[in-house]
Amino acid sequence: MSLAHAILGLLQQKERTGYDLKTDCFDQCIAHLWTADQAQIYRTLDKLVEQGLITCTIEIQRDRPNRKVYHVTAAGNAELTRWLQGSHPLPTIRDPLLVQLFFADQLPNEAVIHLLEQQLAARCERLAECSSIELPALGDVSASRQQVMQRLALELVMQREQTYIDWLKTAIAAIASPMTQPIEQS
Amino acid sequence: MSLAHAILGLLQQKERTGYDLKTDCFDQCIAHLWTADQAQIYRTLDKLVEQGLITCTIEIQRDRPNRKVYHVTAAGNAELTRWLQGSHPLPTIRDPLLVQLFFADQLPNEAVIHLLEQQLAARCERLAECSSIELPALGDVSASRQQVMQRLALELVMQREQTYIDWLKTAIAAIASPMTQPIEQS
DNA sequence: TGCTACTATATGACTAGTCACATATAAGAG
DNA sequence: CTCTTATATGTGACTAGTCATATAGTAGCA
Repeated sequence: MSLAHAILGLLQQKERTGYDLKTDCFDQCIAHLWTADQAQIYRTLDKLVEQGLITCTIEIQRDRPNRKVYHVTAAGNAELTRWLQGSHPLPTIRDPLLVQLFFADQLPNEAVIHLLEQQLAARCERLAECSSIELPALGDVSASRQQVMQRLALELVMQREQTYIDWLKTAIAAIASPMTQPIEQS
Repeated sequence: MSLAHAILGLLQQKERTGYDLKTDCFDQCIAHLWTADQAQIYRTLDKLVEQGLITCTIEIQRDRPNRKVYHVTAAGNAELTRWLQGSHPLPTIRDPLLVQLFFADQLPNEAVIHLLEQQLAARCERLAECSSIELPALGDVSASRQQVMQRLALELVMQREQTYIDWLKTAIAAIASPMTQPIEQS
């Protein structure tokens, strides 16, 4: 399970609470690689403690709710290293838009194009979000090894969106072309 | 839920059994857009019957198990048309490889490159599978409207793989480059 | 005779992820 | 004085999807 290992990786960087993980990591940098629900984070932390891969110290705070700070154990470190080197099944992408398109021949052109243009806007927005993430460029000599890795990951996410955007444009053109008109009842 | 609507679309093309859906559709043409487990197909069919979107006639066979043949109802048709025009949330991609890469700075270069090359092989294989699907090319004048739509969908899936492959090659080059060496203890 | 494969449907148990809600305290805005 | 926001953890109920297994008849193979 990748979420558990992502959490292990993040806790290895630095001890954190469930709240930290959510707000500093899964809502920020990792968001484009792996989104995670708050409920799932807390439940995964419980599971990792059960498995002995992390431990937890309770930090009592006067003015705020107590924090449960999690640390990776030696077993956790070993497990992460093992997982990082293993190979994992390719994720399956299930894109409703492609299902829509697959059955779209019964829709009028305007409806199909409307769908594609909506998607185009959404994808452009996503790409813009990714672009706004600050990380040294690939050729940057001052970049740390970690930054290079993170940059590479971000680069794929962005190229993925770019490919989608390019495809949407050609799809819109293809459908608008006279060859793809629905059969007319003359 | 897209699976239900994909099934509606397939049943609209032609009446089918659960078995047909699995072996003729979800294991064939749609496989690259939407994979579905046999158990899930049967359960979704039950749900669609409950909702009155499809009906079922039992076909008694002497030499083989009886077939439950499903047909789309008027309500089902209406629901499909409605769904095809609506907009749906962008699917979230959760790719273990990107999580691995994100935390890969603690691995030696050879290990990271090994991961990427494995992935490269897997992605090339997938692309080859997609290429082997027979469907008229985009410019083909003899293609039906339905075939154009299906071709477009396939085209995105293939371009997605191609993007991944290109990215993997640049990632491998970037990591192998002297700038990305792990810090040496001299 | 036993093994495998094909056709066909179905269920139980599970994992992963989502949504809504509950609890509790403090700070700041209006 | 109430409303919202931030900090912080937790639970219940749900959807979607996966895996294994059961049932049951036919057919072909060795």
